[in-house]
Amino acid sequence: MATIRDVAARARVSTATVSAVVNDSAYVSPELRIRVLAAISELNYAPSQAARSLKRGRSQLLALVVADLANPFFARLVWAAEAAVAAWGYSLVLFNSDEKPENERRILARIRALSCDGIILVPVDVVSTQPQRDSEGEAIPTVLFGRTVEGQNTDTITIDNVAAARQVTNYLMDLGHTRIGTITGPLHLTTGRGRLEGMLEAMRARGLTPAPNHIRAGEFREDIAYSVARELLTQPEPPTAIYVANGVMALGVMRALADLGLKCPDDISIASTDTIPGIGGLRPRLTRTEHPVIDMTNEALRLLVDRINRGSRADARNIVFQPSLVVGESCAPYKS
Amino acid sequence: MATIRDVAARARVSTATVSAVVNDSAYVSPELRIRVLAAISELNYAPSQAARSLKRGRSQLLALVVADLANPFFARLVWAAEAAVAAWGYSLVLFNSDEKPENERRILARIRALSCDGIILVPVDVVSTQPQRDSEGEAIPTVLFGRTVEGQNTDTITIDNVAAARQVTNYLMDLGHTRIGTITGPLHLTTGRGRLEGMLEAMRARGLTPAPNHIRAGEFREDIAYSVARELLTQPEPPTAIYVANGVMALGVMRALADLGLKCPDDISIASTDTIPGIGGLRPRLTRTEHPVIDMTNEALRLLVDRINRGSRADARNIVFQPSLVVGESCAPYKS
DNA sequence: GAACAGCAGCTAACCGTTTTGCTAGCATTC
DNA sequence: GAATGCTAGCAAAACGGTTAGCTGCTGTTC
Repeated sequence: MATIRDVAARARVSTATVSAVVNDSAYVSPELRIRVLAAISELNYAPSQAARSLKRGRSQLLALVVADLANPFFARLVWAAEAAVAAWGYSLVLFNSDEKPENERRILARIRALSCDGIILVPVDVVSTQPQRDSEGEAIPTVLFGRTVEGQNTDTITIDNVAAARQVTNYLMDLGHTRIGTITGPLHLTTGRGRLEGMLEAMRARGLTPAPNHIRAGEFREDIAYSVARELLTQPEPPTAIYVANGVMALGVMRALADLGLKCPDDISIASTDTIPGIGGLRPRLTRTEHPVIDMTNEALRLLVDRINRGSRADARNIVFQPSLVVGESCAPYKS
Repeated sequence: MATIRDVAARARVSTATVSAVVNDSAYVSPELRIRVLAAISELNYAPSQAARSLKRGRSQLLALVVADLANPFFARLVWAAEAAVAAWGYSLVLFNSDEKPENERRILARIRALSCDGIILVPVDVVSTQPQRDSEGEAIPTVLFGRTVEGQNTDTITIDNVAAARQVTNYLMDLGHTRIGTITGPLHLTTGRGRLEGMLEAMRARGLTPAPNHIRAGEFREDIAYSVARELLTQPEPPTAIYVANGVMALGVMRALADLGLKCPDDISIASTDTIPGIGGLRPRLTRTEHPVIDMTNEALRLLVDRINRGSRADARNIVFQPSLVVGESCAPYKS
């Protein structure tokens, strides 16, 4: 397509003037402006982003690295992020680390090569929090999303996992349940660890302790939660209520119940932190916490764009969002 | 970060030699190669993608434009596409047109400015099929996904919508249903139109016609399908089976049933074309067609990369995938 | 009316690669 | 030993923008 030189020639001005018109970066007389704009539209000119990036050192690209694209929670994040990124005038480059540290490393190298202006990262690995350096040795502005890792000095957007688990557990205890089991996420993740801690803390506060074999790891995956739930419910003294650490796993648990012929909430109460969009239509409605993904995403972008524009001088900001408990019909009072 | 000049200086060679090593594009003696590689790793050098794009005219970026990111079908496409794009050595730039032609136009302009090497497009608008010209006036290689539009001359990947609807409808009729209703998608889309046609065709083949007020438009949206289903089922002579045109709407219909106190499949049979991943865990399992999104995505990328490398000489290829019927428990034989 | 300030618009250097000649050194051939 | 052929490696010219710095015109001031 046409270059800035073609436009300049056709409008009988210099390339500097065309650039000034395109970027509105200097005064141009109305007469010349009109000639330039006419030439632009006649030649169907659009500035080359590659040339711009090279000269400006900014690419107008923001990277989003999610840990598991197949998880509806992150799918929702992608949806919200695409809109927010576009609203700020950037384009979104999407990556999926699939919970694998080696993928994450490869992706971060790629992001650096693309000279993305900023990164929203759902971290898998501690390594990833070492800030990524750009072509001038500056750290690429990064916001960690949803999870954090030890000793980072980066902006973070998280949910209060401990509080979420506490709310759900308290709700189950308020219904009279004492034999509560849980299917947790991976404990090397802050989301997994925090949610387990919150549950244990809430029970401890009422003098309760879950049986060791009522605490199971579910990897945040539907299929694993399914088989773990089957095990959990077929043992001699099964729990009367299960707290499930995320929405995808809750779906797996529901499937296990159906296959075991158990009725929810009559035979067992189920509640979770986090949910799946669209699941709202199915019965019984799940009692769960809702996490404000859209607000969290918008805030992440505000932080990121702010850091891009202001430089990375400011101290890291850690913003914690509060979940809200939504009561469905998946829990019933304890009956002995 | 370090530039190719820094590397060249440190290895005491020219930039051309460094480039030759990095791209493996010319013979370099083992001795120099070692010096260059050492310098690269000492300086932690990575070539600037911006400079490369500018010089080569290729950006290693592929654009994916989906019509509705909130729809799980497209979320799945995004997931599959990210993996496939990475496997081919590209990065994925994601856009959501949100079913709005004006968004689509803005996005395509942006894609051109970014000089993306190829586009996978779920088209909303007829306009979008006019091929997008790149900086040399060449059409940017494009594959239309899922939907087509009149008179295009582009590669397409689609599902056989008519066959999908026919299969589902025949299944319902085989169970003895004759009063079959449907909730369709938007009829300006080939997916919406094709599925309605397939249903009508199948019924016509057995001498049946649906009552006009049993054919309703649901916009492929959960909430609309919910209210349309309520209307459909509360009229004097409701259908005994409903064919729903996609998975999201099927969820809305199920929600309507629950709220109306109707039992599926005892009171009414439900079946759909297309489904939602993860819904498999819920009861009753939906009778529906499954669409091979992953295969379709991989094929789309094969086509796209092929066209990028070979140039756009070849004729447009239109590949149609076949859906498969998966029988759940959401349909029962007709009882008068 | 000379000196000068202000400013619209231009020229040209630069961003970091790739790639096209070209050079120089060596081996081969008669 | 001169002519020739080969080829490893180099210098320099793009690619298409942005922008610092300059030019030359107009208008103001004493």
